[in-house]
Amino acid sequence: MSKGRFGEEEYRLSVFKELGYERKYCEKEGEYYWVPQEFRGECGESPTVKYEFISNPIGYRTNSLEEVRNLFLNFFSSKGHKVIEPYPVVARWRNDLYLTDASIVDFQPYVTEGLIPPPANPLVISQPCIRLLDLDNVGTTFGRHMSIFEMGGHHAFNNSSHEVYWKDDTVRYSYEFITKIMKIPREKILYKESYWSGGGNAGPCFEVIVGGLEVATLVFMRFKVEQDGSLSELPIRTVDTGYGMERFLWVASGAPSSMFVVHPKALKYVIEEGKISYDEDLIKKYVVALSGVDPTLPLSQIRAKVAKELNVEPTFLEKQISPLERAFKVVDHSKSLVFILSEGVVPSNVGVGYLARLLFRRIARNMRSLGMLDKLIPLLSLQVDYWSTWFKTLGEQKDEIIKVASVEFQKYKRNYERASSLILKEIDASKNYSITPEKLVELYDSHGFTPEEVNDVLQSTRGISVETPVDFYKTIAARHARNLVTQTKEQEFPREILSYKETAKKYYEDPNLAEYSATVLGSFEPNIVLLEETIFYPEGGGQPSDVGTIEKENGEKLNVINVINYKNRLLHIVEGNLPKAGEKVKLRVDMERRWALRRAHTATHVVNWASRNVLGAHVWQHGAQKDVNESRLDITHYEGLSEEEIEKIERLANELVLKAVPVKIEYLMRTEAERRYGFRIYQGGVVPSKEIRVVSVGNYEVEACGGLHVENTGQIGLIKITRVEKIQDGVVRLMFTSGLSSLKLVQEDEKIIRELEKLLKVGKSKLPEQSVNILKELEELKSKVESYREKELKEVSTMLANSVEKKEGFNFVFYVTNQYDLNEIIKIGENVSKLDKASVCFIVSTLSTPNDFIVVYGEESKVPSKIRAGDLAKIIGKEHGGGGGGKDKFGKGGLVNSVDMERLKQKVLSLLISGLEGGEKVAKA
RNA sequence: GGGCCGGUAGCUCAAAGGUAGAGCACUCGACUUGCACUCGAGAGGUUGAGGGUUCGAGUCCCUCCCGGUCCA
Repeated sequence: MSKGRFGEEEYRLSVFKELGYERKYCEKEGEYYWVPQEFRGECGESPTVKYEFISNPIGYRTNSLEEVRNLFLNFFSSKGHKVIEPYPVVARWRNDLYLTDASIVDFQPYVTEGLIPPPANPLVISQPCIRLLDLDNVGTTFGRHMSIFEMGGHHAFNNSSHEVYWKDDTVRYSYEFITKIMKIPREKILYKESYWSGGGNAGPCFEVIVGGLEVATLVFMRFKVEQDGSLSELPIRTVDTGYGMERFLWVASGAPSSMFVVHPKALKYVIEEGKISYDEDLIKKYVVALSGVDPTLPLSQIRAKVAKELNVEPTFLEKQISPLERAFKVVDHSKSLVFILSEGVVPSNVGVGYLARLLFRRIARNMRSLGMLDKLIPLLSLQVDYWSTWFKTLGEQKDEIIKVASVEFQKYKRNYERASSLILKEIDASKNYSITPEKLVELYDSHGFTPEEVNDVLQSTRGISVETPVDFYKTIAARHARNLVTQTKEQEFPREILSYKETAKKYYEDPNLAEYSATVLGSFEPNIVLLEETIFYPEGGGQPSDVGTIEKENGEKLNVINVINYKNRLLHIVEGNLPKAGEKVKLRVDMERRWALRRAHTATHVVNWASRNVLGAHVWQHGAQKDVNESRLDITHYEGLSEEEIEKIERLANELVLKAVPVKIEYLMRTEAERRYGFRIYQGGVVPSKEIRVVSVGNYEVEACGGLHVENTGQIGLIKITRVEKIQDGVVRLMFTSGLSSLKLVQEDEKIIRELEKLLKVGKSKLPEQSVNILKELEELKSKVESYREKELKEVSTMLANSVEKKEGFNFVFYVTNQYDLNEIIKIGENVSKLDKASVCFIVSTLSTPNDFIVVYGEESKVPSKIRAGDLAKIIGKEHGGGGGGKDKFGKGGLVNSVDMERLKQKVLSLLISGLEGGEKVAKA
């Protein structure tokens, strides 16, 4: 939301005069208000004015959210508004939002931009909305913020030819609803002038305040925010109102927190199971005092201020309030989570799945802290049961929700264990039993462990407490701030192409059209041909483009190698001399390939349907790519697939093929398509047009899709799933073939099997058994060879140990071999040092270039020069163009230059006996 | 999609650039009526893949793959 302000003229309405309201300026807030003439109090909202309704409900009294919702819907229904059923909370029809965070979102952008008519005008809706932006405030503001709430919206869409209603009626309706229905005295109602902007639109608005609490916002959306920040008039003026159902309920109930009346059952459950106790009187006083404190202050300061005002110890207050806040968070977040999960979201590390995981982890952390982590799944179950009274899909999806949540629970617990042991390892390895702030940041950023959790773990296991650094979350934010959003760059084409008219898409009219005469609109160097109409399907929707030829008037044939849809101008990428504008050309599409792609595309829909039927309703398409040989479909699912599941999907898909059900194509307005088939049609993502092409495979699978399909599923042929892999958390990739590609696959597999039969000299049923036998035999032979080698090494070792040269303090072995490699001479050295504990071995292997050598000192050897084996290796190595190193009694090195072994032996001996004499120095780097 | 952390025996993890190890689990043996326990022995590895630097890479550098996590 950007800062801005409109002049008084936008707010001075005749309705205010009618109602006896006048404009006042509030010094403290620097805002203008409309208040009744008789109003004498201080104008403003919390924190300027404290809540007046705690324990003292204003107007209509109720503890039922359902009742408030019905009062609202019925009132606007009586005023000519059509009641619309709520939309999903996962905004699959938008590509700029994950979640529905306002009722108007349901109608953006197509209705608000005038592209399609609204489902009714005016209309009213109570839309469950999810906002995760100020998740931290949830609970601490005692129910003023919720991550999920119902926004009551009455909307009117006005244009030049049809005026429904605008500002005066909107304010009048709100006044009537609040005074007559909610029975709130008029002197309690304030209208604050404000500026609203969001989603590229803007307009003046009123915030409606009752008893210090904002209960509704009345937005008059009539501007578009341009790139430079200036405003331009929209053709459609939208009345966008949002009445907080839970806030009206709070005022009507006078509860200490709206959470008590919104979540009567869930909160009771959490308070009982979490053994939370609190002083009822104290929390009532607390919330009133709290409403007088600036909410943007750090929580510790807010607590301190409230404690002072209530005249209680801050630590006492903390003990009373903190568990209750956690309980509020838990009930609120769990409601959000079950709503999101009920719409088929799979928790993961990307997209909306991450939001589900975020909520889940917050719930888990708070419940762990309350000592009731094991009640997490029962709580979700309770929430589903409770809310399914009004939101039916919740109940229908209960098994799914619980299954998905249970899998996520396992992942969370696993991660918690992993991170805990990491912390303990870290602290035990640290010098003074402490954790650096940098480490805390890393623990959170890389392992998902908050400082609070680190503290809990260390408290209980090591008795150490860890403070959360003051600017902790700021540091985290800063770490992420520098990550700029990378944008995928669009392909560049000559701008003048846009001055040509859009290409007529003949392939939609008849996908069996193999040849066609078309007129060239223009050619663009080096290889682009633009036609008036075409039968070539362009790449898009995961379907590759057609290929074929364009025959010119002079008979010359150009190969079409790719076709690209550039703002509805279809660009034919060709090889050869470009035709002239106006030329009549003959188009020919490679129909064998086209058929393969059509089969692959319909097969994708069929596999998607089969997967959902086998795995559950949470399965959505997450991406797809069709191809002639092998296609792939990515689906959302919480774990890898078992062999049985894959076989089931395969079987189900092929059964649908065998039914040869017709594939129907129809064009529908998007609201109509959504109404008829639901939001499940958006499998391939958002379709950016008002009219949607809907592809139905019988009554089984219906998707918005621009691709070319077969006429009935029988034409797909065999669907064979070839490979299944988990490509990321929450997404599984299915690779499959269809039609002739399946045949090719089977033929190739058979060929391999026949070859194996020949090689292993058994029939195919015996192949596995025979392979096992061969592997076993190989293993036995390998170990036999190894034991012989071992024996040989021992013999060599014994031989060496028996032929040592006795020196002062040690028995010298110098051995050069071309029989054994590095690992083997190490073993020999080891053996010798065990056989003769006073030995010193120097062994060179000339098997490899450069030659490897080792030095091994026996345990009881006493080298006169006291040179370390590693140092000796280093000197010898360096002297021969290589290097070396090692430890006290073991050294290893390499000889690059050619070596006279006799001289080398003397050199080694001299180093062992007299060390670095004669001015020789080891260059110590 | 981006940042960060990680990938070593079936599992949990070690190894200042220098012989890849420990605990648990496993197999066999001993002691036991049997089980558990205990003791002894054994097996188990292309250190995620590929390239580079180096006499020498689990370790350093690059590319990729996989997992985790935070944020859009």
